[in-house]
Amino acid sequence: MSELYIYNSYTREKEKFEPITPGHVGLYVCGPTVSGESHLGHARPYVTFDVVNRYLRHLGYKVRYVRNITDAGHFEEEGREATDKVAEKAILEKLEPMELVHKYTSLFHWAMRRFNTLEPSIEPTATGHIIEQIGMIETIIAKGFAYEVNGSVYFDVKKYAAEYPYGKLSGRVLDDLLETTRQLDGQDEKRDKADFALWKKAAPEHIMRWQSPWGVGYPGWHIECSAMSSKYLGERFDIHGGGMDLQFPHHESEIAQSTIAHGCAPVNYWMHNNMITINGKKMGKSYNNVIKLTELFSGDHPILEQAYHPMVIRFNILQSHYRSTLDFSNEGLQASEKALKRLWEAYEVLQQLPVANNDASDAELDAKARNWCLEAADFMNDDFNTAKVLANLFELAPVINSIKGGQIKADAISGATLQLIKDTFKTYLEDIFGLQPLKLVNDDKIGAVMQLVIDMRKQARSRKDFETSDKIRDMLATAGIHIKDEKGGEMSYTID
RNA sequence: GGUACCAUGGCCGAGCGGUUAGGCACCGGUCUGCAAAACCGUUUACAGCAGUUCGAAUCUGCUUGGUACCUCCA
Repeated sequence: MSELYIYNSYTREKEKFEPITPGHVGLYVCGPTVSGESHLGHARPYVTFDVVNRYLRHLGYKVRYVRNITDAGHFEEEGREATDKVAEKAILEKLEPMELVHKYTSLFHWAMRRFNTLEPSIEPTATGHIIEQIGMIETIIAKGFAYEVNGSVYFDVKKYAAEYPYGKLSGRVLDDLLETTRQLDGQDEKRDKADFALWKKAAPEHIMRWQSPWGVGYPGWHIECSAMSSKYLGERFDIHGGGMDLQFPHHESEIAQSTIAHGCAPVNYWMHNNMITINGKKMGKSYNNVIKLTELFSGDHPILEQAYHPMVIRFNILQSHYRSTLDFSNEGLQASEKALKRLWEAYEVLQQLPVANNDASDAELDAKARNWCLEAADFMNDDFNTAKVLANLFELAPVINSIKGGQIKADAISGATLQLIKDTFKTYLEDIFGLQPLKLVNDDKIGAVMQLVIDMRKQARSRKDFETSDKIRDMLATAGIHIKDEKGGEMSYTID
């Protein structure tokens, strides 16, 4: 079996994964800012890193997965005013800041459950770690890489860049940044335009505020991830993930802060997922093309032709590689919906196939099938190539269906190979990709009714009363239940 | 303006020098009372122009088009 290679954004190369502590992995992923509803774009990193988390566990690692909740201090500097997004939105919605944060945190968790993502091991909040953040800022000041002005604290990027490779992660040259950074007013406090805030003084009307050695204020955005990741994963940990748009300035700043505070670079492997686009444009508040997850699930949005099941979105994301942009389209999601249904039905058929103790009568097919299964691990080890794994499962689907349908003899592949196929589907579809059937039809009462209806239709057909049998089929179809006539007179059904 | 990245068949999407990726759609066929499903088969590709190579979607250069980051952003 091959070994896991991960594309490291920091070195821009695929590197063999070697954890700091054998058998253990520390994984940190930048979580949402809960000042508003999550949108389609958020689905990508959390699904992507859910699969990373699941795969690492599958490989036998004990994973500590930390994903933060940004619930404070996330300010932007548009024009002169530094504003706190949470505070701003709280005023807008006439809610207490914590009330607002709680609302959107709950909504985020609900969406994550619908996507069938595993819960992180720890989900720390920024407001719960003000003390840690202040402590870290003090250390950075003490080491001479931050300075206080009027109750705010800034990181001295120029001084840092003189000794460390600032900009390496995001491929940036400090001089270029200095020249091209947009001209903003009110930045007089900073010694340099490239400096970023570690702590910001709170204006009197600012509701999110904490006492600090520099007066009343609130923390900068970047410092929370550094403080919380080091607290729970150590000063140096294995994998840090997030969206590509966070590379600069967020992750670049994290590296700088942590390097000074702890004397070492914080992360061994940086992973960045690419963006989801809509009509070729990145989805984002700035573009006014945001589709919220609630809208996606309900279909209630002008761009949407229908509602999309969370599993369809999850599947769609897994059909592309996480480092490619993924363009959203109704056609794409509808194709994914059909594909997922077909694959899952093949999986259900597969589970019904009896495993015998036979040798393969078709050695060539047997070898092919075996190879499709075994390749899956290689594909995952090659920087989590979920798309290729799915392609292989789709290669196996006709084999499975043909064994059931009789186009391929039951003993064409060996019992051992059939068992391998079963294990492969279970492992990848359910355990690693975290997929689920679109509809659970294990309702006993519906099952009993359907058994009755099917019996009646079988009887009608046996006496060639096609009028009745077609009526049953049509009416069920209208209700969203589809009857399939199997070979040999058996019937099965699916529910939309 | 600076810095990256990307251009694959009707649509989506793998692909990292030589082998049919795959999905969806379309078309033909098998099966079926009919239909659906399933199965089999077929058809459309690598933005353009040069170059390297025995061989290029895959490497190099140029051209064109697009996107992202440089400001909050998944």
